[in-house]
Amino acid sequence: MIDDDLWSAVGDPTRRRMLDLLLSDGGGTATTLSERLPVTRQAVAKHLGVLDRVGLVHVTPAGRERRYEVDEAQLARAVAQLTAVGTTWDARLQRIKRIAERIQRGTADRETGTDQR
Amino acid sequence: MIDDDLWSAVGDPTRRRMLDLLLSDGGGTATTLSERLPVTRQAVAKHLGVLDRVGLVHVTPAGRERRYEVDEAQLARAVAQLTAVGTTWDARLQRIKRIAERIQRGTADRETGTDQR
DNA sequence: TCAAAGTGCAACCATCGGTTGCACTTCAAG
DNA sequence: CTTGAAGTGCAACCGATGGTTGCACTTTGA
Repeated sequence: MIDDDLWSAVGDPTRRRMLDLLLSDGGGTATTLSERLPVTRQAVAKHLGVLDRVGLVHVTPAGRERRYEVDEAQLARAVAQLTAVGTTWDARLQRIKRIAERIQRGTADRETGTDQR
Repeated sequence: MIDDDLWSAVGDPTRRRMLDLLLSDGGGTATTLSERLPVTRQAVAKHLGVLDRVGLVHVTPAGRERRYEVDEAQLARAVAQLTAVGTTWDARLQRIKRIAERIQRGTADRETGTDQR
C-alpha cells in the first residue's frame, strides 16, 4: 500500500532540504549543493544516490560535472503518499474523538461492539 | 519551522504501526504490542521510549504493567506537520509546472527576471 | 602541459533499529 | 510465607546508515 522506499527517501531531513534546493534552483551538482548545506560533498553524493535509486532525481553528465534535477512526477507521487497517510490518521483521530464524545454524553450502556476495530 | 524530532518519530514504519495499534486498541503495553508486531518486546520498548520522549504517548504504571496511550493532541500536531510539508511541496511543484508551461508556450524572450526564485 | 575543479572510491566512526541474555519487581497460587 | 510466572529494565552485541577524511581519477582552461 505504501511505498516504504519512497517514504524513507523523503523521510531524511537532509534529503528534504536537498530536494528543496534542487527545486528552487532548478537543479544542481553535489558540489553546489554541499556549499549550501551543513554536510560535506560526499554525504550529499550519497544522498543523491539514494534519491536517484528511488527515481526522485535524474542525473545528466556534462563534462566533469554531474547535474541533478528533480523528477517532478515522482516527487508528486511521494507527496501524495505523504498526504494520504496524513489524512488516514486524521480520519482515525476524528473517529476516536466522536466515540469519546458519545461515551461521555451518557450513552455508556452498549457502546461496546457497535464500532470496534 | 518543522519539528524534526516529531517528524523522525513518526517517520519510522514500526512506530507508525505501533501508533496504529495503540489507537485502535485504546492503549497497550510493550508486551501486548510486541505480540502483534514482527519485532521483540525490547525493540517495542525502545520505540515507546522515543514516542514518549516527543510526547506522542503517555505511560501509566499499573502494578507490574506499564500501560501506554496515545496523546491524541500531539499526534494531531504531527499529522498537521505532515500534511503541511505535503501541501508546501505540492504548491511548489504546481508553480514550477505553471512556469514550464508558460515558457513552452513561446514566451521565450524575456522570461528571465519576471518570476525567478 | 599542468594545475585547479569536479567527481568517485575506500576506510573509518557514531547512531539507530533490532536482537539475545540476565536481573529485578509484582502478582497469584500453593 | 514461599515460589513460580508475568512484566519490565539494563547491557552487550550486530547490521545498516548518515557522516567524515583521504586519495586517486577525469576534465577543463590558462
